Amino acid sequence: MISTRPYAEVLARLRRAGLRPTRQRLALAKLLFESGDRHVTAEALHGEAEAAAIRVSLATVYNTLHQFTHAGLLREVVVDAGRSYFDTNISDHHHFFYEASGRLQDVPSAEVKVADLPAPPAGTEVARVEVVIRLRDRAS
Amino acid sequence: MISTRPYAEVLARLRRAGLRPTRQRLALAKLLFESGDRHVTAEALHGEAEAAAIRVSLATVYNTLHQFTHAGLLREVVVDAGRSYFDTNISDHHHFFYEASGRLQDVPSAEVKVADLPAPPAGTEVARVEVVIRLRDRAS
DNA sequence: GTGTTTGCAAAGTGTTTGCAATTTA
DNA sequence: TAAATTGCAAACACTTTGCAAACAC
Repeated sequence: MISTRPYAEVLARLRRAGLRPTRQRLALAKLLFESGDRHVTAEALHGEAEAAAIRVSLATVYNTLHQFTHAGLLREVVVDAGRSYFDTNISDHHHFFYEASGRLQDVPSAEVKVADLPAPPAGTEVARVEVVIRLRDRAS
Repeated sequence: MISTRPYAEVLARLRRAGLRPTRQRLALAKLLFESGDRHVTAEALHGEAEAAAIRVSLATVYNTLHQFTHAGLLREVVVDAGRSYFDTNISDHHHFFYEASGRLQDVPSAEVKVADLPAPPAGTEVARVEVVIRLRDRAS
């Protein structure tokens, strides 16, 4: 019964979000949420699913990622034009972006101090402040 | 001769960047650099050129934007998956991003204090730190 | 059963590329 | 004239959509 608990957790998570726990959603949720903080693209997640012998179409992976994002289970991170990253860490934090490899890494918000933000223009409010630290390979 | 000076400036700018001042590059450079800080997409700039009766293909607009970026005349800003913005302000600064309209607005770096950055991982160096303040319309 | 979800394939975006024709120096 | 640049159209990568079949409750 060791595997029952995580399964139940993932299931409850979907139920709470009002999403039917279909075979595909459960499988993708397990891939996403059962191994620490992750940053995935739709293609990459689809690849993982295939490797795990889970039959899901790429279209469903896209749909699912967006549903999870709207439900607050994921956060979309924009660092690369033409590629969407989804982050399983939905708490307040920032990112290292390795330009060479396209990899993304969390930076706890405690490790960056952002202060003196200008007030949002009239009629708007701050949805989020994103800090991306772009890294390149060091010229040796 | 009033229009000679800006023309000469734009010309010199291209020459300095090692880019032949072709009709298309001159026209695009004038659109970009002769009216304060701007944030454009390729499509938008192409539209402006058309409106100004300048014959340029969209492919050339893309090529030119990238050449200008490599030459250090522009900076590419990533805020929206699937759309590239180019910023004529190449000094150190950050951005407001109006999610509703897709508009981008400069925030002088003096108005944001970013401190306590974690050290870049071994073998890498910081290429740039980008702060994007995402704005949504305020729920009234 | 009924409404939701899935998968496929087609359509859509925004961007890049190959190459002949044109332009610049 | 030689080399760089342009425009076109085709190719691309990634994402979304329409709709019939499959599934969850």
